[in-house]
Amino acid sequence: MTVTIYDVAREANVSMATVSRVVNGNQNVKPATRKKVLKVIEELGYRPNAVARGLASKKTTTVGVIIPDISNSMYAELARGIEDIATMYRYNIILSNSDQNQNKELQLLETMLGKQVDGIVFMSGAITPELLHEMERSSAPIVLAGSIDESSAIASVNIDYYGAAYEAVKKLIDNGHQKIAFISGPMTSKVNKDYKLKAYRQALVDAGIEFEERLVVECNNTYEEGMEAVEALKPYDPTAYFVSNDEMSIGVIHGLEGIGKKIPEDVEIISYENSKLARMARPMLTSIAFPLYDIGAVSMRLLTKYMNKEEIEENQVILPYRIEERQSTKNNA
Amino acid sequence: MTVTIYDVAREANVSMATVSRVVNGNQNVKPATRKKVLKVIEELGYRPNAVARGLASKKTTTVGVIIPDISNSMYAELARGIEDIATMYRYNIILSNSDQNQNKELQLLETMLGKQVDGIVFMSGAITPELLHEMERSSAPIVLAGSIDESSAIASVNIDYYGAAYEAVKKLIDNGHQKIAFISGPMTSKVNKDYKLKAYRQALVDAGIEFEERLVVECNNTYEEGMEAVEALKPYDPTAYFVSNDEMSIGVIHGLEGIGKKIPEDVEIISYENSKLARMARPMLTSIAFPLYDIGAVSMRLLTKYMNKEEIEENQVILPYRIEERQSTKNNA
DNA sequence: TTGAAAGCGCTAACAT
DNA sequence: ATGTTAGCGCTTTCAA
Repeated sequence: MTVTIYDVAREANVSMATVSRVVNGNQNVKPATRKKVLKVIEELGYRPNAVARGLASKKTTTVGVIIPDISNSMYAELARGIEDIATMYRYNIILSNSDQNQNKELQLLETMLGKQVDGIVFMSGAITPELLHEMERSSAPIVLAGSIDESSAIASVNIDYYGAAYEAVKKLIDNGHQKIAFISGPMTSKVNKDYKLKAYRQALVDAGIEFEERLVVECNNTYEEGMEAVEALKPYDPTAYFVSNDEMSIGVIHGLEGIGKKIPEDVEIISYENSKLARMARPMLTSIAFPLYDIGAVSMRLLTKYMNKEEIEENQVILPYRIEERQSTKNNA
Repeated sequence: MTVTIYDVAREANVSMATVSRVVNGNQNVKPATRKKVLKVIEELGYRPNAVARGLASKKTTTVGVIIPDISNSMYAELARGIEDIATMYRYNIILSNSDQNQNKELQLLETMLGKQVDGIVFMSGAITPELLHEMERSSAPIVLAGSIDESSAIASVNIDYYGAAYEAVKKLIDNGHQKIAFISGPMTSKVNKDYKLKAYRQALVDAGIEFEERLVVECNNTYEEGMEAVEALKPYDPTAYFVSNDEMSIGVIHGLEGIGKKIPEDVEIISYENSKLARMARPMLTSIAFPLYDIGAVSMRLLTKYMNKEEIEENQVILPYRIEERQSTKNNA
């Protein structure tokens, strides 16, 4: 029923090996032979079976991608970066959502390795010792995208989360604020707990401002909780907010409007992410640009190097960030 | 190096067939044998090779998903719906972005079929005859998600785009408007050109209102073009807007604010999509709920039926829509 | 430049 | 309940 390489060989009066050579662009084929084979391939509508090829060659030209949730715009952006570079290098992607659930993550790794992916791009808020253990045993190379493994055992690409957060908070301090709230995403995420929070705290300390636990609100990254955080903080009357992502920042803006605060006159906000939401907010958000697309793209590019067994100079890559100044902060020229 | 079924068989003193049986949960294995085999599998760290399995069984338990752009929240939502159901039925997903480019779409179909996917979920604004032709020849079942093929040759799941648009425009008319603008997405998309636009037009005609070409603005679905559309329409001073998606609607809101219009007092807006953006807008958007997640989920569910060769009652499924009333329209109780 | 033949790791009859 | 044996469709030595 389906046309195989054998059918083509027979029709073209050559061996399977020759057909295989022309299909794979091997140069050791006489032009005339190549032409003849190509013609038969066309006539028969032959399409190479990638599964058989994968079994014989031990390469599937597909990579696994494990991310928390594709319906979240941050991860979707990351995925697009990964996919674009994957396509460029002729890989396909098996995409799965983990919801940051460690068991799912473990099981997904297992499944993908079983499917013989040539490599894996992995993203998660917390790379547990268990995950790390599995990754180290993996036969396929793995790169962590926007995820931190402090042991540096696994390759990764990130930005300087600490530095970015420190700079944001410092800027708020420099603008004269003393009561700066930090609206954080889940502390189960290492970036929030060990980088942003610590940078926030250190920036305050360095400026001689006392760290107040109550000015830190842990949220689930949603608009609604951003609004609620403002409500919760009302008694302490912060005059500036450092917020973990754009969606929550919009919640903060609306919460602030609800209690009659003007932005940036009464309250300044610095967000983190700089998605297109930052431009769609009113006032538009000053935001730390977190280059998700680039992180995805660079991760995938790095993975291709591992898959090709190229020499890697540095397995921990740090991409630059910048602060995009807009209307939610006073811009002192 | 890698552990194969043969290694397990040898260690457990059984045949490969028996190992295969326990791995695949076949009941024809004596419990004691099963236990012994499982133990060896554990010891050796055996992991079945899905590629070999795929070659032998002609099933890969992976399905292809071709969508325009995963970084667009609408398609991301769709993808999540697909993935959730796929996971439920133990399928993995190969995800690719087509950017609605027909050549890419064709090539992606080819690649996925080559990879022997068990089925495909496809989304695109325009199912061209060429695409249709390829799909009909496909050995793997295909279902169109949120995409229209009027020949009904390929299974699909959609909503009643025409009815939804008609209802939205009718509502605006009922609220007393005569000059209703239609901010459309690209007319290259059949839904826009042949459903929303025609419904808009018919609703006007049915109400005895003249259709004016100039009140229709074709945009690329972005916030920026939504804003610009308002600018372009300023000379004609429309008092109501029917807008093709939430992001553009927010652009329209901001454009309207820019020219001093109050919403909904001066101008009413009905959007289309009802993503979380609709709740994040100020005023919050009245929007036609376009259930992307559900469309994805139902498409995938339908696909599983085809893959199982189950009897399908109806290959064209239409999901319900509804209008979510919020603050961008006057709500007459 | 081309062909022959041995796998790749598994499933699925078929036998026993 | 278990084993034997063909493949599945291709790549890849090795020879010629």
